Amino acid sequence: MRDVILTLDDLNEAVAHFAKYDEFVIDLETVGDHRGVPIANEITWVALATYGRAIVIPMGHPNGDELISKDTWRKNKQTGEREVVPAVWSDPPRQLRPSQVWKALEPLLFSPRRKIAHSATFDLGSLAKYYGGRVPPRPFGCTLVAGWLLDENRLNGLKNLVQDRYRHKYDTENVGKCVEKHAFSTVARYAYLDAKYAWLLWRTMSGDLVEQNLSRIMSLELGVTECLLDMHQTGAYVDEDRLLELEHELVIKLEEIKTRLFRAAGKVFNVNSPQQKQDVLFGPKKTGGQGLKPLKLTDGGVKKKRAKEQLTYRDYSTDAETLEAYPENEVCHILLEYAEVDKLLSTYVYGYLGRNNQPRRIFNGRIHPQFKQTGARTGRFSCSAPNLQNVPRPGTELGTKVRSLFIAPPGHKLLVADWGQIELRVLAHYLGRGALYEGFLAGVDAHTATAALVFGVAWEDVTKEMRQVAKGLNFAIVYGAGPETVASMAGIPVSEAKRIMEVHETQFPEIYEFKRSVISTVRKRPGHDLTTLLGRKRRLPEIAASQGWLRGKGERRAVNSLIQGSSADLIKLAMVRLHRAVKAADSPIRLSLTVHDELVVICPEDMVDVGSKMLQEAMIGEEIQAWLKVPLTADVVVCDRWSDAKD
DNA sequence: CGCGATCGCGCC
DNA sequence: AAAGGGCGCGATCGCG
Repeated sequence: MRDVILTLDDLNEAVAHFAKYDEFVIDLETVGDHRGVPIANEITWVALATYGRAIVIPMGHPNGDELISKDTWRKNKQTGEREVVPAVWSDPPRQLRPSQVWKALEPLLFSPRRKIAHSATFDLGSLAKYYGGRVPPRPFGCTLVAGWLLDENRLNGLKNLVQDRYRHKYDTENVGKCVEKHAFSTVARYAYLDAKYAWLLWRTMSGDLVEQNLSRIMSLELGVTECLLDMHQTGAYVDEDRLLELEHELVIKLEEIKTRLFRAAGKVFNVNSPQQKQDVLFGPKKTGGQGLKPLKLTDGGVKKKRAKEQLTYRDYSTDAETLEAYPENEVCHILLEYAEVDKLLSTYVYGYLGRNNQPRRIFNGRIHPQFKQTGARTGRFSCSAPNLQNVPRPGTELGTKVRSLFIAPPGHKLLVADWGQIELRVLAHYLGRGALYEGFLAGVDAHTATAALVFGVAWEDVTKEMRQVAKGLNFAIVYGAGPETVASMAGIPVSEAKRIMEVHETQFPEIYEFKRSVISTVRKRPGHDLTTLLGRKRRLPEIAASQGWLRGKGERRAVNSLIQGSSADLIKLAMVRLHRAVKAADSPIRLSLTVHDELVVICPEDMVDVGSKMLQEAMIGEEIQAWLKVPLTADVVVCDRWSDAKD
């Protein structure tokens, strides 16, 4: 019996052992520019673990165990640039070919056995490309998700969990980050321990989840895992022709803006450097600066002030809010123009195309973002490589152009659905009484209803401005913002914001009672934790801190986490429901994106009616509505480009 | 050179 | 009296 599998006989013998059990761990080592991206990475090691056995299967590791010469640098005589001369290793042992390994593992991977990984979305998603895009079927297990549900505040990396639970540090060299730079035996031991420990963790965490009443939310999350695996394969379609046109347009625009900027400033400087911007804006006129008064401290500046250190203009912000305070200053005006174009060009256009030596994010006309179900402590998804949860909205012309890059493939439409005011509805559900709650029951617009009460006018006399102020107010409640934030959001004086907030408190007393009650409940709980609608926990030890500012943060987080976290629960449930319905109907519609309260679906043109119904049913059907005392609404828009789905 | 901190900003 | 909650990413800059 061997742990390191180098022959077909050994592999078949090992597979026979694994086939005796109904669950196993799988862990992969990946290489290549896209090693972190399941759709595009390359697997060079597979490790498996189950009852009584763990194995590693190398299938293309380049190194033996003897390091003959290390990495060195040399100067290229022609270009003068430094080049790396890669390390030389002894030959590795003869390994199985990937095709042999994938064939032998297929009966395990595509069986109803439970496949467990430390990030099932990553490992199982990475396998799909070797099986024609087929993702292994449920059931799954995931020690990352389990660890995160058990404690969202700790580092839930495999190494951290093993160190915490077993006091064993087996990866001081960070082997997994770059396996191809390590000796064969080093990687073999590393991969073996990864799989072995993931197995041990799964066994113990499963019990912990039951004990801590987290089994139900874990089941939901494993449904999410299943859904995310298919979403990653689907991705989002991009109009690459338009993307290249937009790149051209923005590059030219940026050059033109820079020319004007340097002429207005009277000098050339690095526009992306906050330091140089401070010199230009706040420096005295005699040294060629604009001599403007700094207004707002940076975060670093606030820290220095708190520490009672000496402040200079280097501690003041050059952000958009500051620049907008000087509308008549030409330099400020042009800097604002520059910022918008530069942001869109570098983050979105260059980001997707992989300019400046970054990895390209488009594969066969599609972007495959990684939605991370453990990405946010509240329970929300985060999204990366690239982040498609912060694509500009169709507010400005350029913003519209960026969002319009996301399209339906030929013969298809996008179905874009979002919930109306989900967070306020969750809040109203928890209140169970009062104007907000009654308003939602009566089907009136929440911001308008708030404005009517705060300004003491009839519902039909609420102006746009009043509604805007009320909207800011409602955000402030959920986020725990102060009068200054409300004032700047609504474009009114701080004194006015204070007055309005006081009126708000008299008109909506139950909201303030609810907030106080959430905070005091969390503070009294031994774990300083709260539980969301569907049973997710958030632990907030800082709510008992001695420093006032930290305690305040904990209090705002408590209120926000209950609302944001419950909304996250609901969209996860909606996604699982949609995924389940699609599978049951063997429907060709595919979930593409999830953006907190919005789902984007790809649907064949001739099925948009049934597709829209399925989507709507997934988001506001009985099983969802049963969780809330107030009704939910979901709008579905059928369109060709994401930008066409405006509110 | 790589890394982390900082600033700034896109979204809900 | 005063307090924005949650993310990811690009560019710069200082450090080892």
